[in-house]
Amino acid sequence: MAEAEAESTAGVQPRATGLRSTRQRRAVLEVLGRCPEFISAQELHALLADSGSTVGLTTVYRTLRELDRAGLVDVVRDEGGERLYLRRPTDEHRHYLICRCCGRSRPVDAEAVERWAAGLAELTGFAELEHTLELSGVCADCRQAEATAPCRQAPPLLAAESGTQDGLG
Amino acid sequence: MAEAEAESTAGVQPRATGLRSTRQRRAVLEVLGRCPEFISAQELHALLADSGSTVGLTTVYRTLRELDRAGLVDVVRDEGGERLYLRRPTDEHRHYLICRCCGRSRPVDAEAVERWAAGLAELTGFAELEHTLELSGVCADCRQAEATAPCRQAPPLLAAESGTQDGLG
DNA sequence: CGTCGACGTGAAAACCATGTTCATTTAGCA
DNA sequence: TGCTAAATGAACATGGTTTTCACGTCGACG
Ligand SMILES: [Mn+2]
Ligand SMILES: [Mn+2]
Ligand SMILES: [Zn+2]
Ligand SMILES: [Zn+2]
Repeated sequence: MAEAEAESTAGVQPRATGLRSTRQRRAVLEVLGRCPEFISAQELHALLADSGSTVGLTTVYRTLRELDRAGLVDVVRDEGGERLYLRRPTDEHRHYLICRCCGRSRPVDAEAVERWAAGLAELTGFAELEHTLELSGVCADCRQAEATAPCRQAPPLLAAESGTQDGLG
Repeated sequence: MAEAEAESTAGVQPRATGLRSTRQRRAVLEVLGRCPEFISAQELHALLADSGSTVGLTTVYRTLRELDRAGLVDVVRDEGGERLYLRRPTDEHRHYLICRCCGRSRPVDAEAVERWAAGLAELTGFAELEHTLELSGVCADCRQAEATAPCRQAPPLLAAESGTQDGLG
């Protein structure tokens, strides 16, 4: 099941991050790229194991931290404070509305909030303003299902094969 | 040094929370009420020890959780995910802008964001919408001091004696 | 192609905030 | 004053994340 690592380092160099291209990082990035919703480091570690790649949990944590620093993933914290990651398609700052039930997420247009936050700087005298904005709710699908079971929709898992843009190099 | 618990249960019953009035809870509430900025459970535990009260760390955690449920404190999470608490003066939903340097906070008027968030429900089909909005920056004071030391302003600690409104009963 | 040093890896252990257990104490009410 | 449900806290458990450190490997340079 050890997937052919044939593609070597072809076309690898989109956003130079200063990170070496290792088997583990390629695997993390590949699996993460197929993940349609936010997942935790541990879930990702399990997915990697399923997919045949052997990557230590330590490395998964480290890699996700690097990807965060490099701006290649979006990070949110669930209610328990656990960090969840999603491969970021664009390099824009984004916010998400996440279903507390099934975990499905959708980006929201928070331009209004961004402008409001920007205005806060002058208004308060604070500099280097940062903000976190996390939105959650119960999606329409889950609301229906909720009548029956107490909300345990199977979260989606992996999607089809992705491109070769991996962000390393 | 064991402060005279003279005031007994005088004037205790502002917002009925269903919580019993114990020595420990009174102490937590009293010290927390004198805390001008967000603090962690552990910091509060230390402050309690300093002030002569003996309250178990477990009880501090439990009490803060109850106070949160009862709406008597505001809670934020710092960058490490640690929960920080602040005695809430009013019972309104609030957001804060906190200095990453000294920890000083100020409530901000986020009405615009509240309205925007409310509109999201119809727009997305999600129900039971919740949001967290946390703002941080570097306050004017710290910005000045930053030129010298690498930002380690002494965070303020306890303030003077507070009133007798403790929220128990 | 080889060499080599900086960077990356991972098993084990440490960390650390927070929760749970359970025997003991206590608040509040009749 | 007694009674009982609630509260307390020391010890222990939990779980996500980081640190350690011995070993592997990426990739630049010759
Ligand atoms: Mn934003
Ligand atoms: Mn709000
Ligand atoms: Zn859902
Ligand atoms: Zn400051």
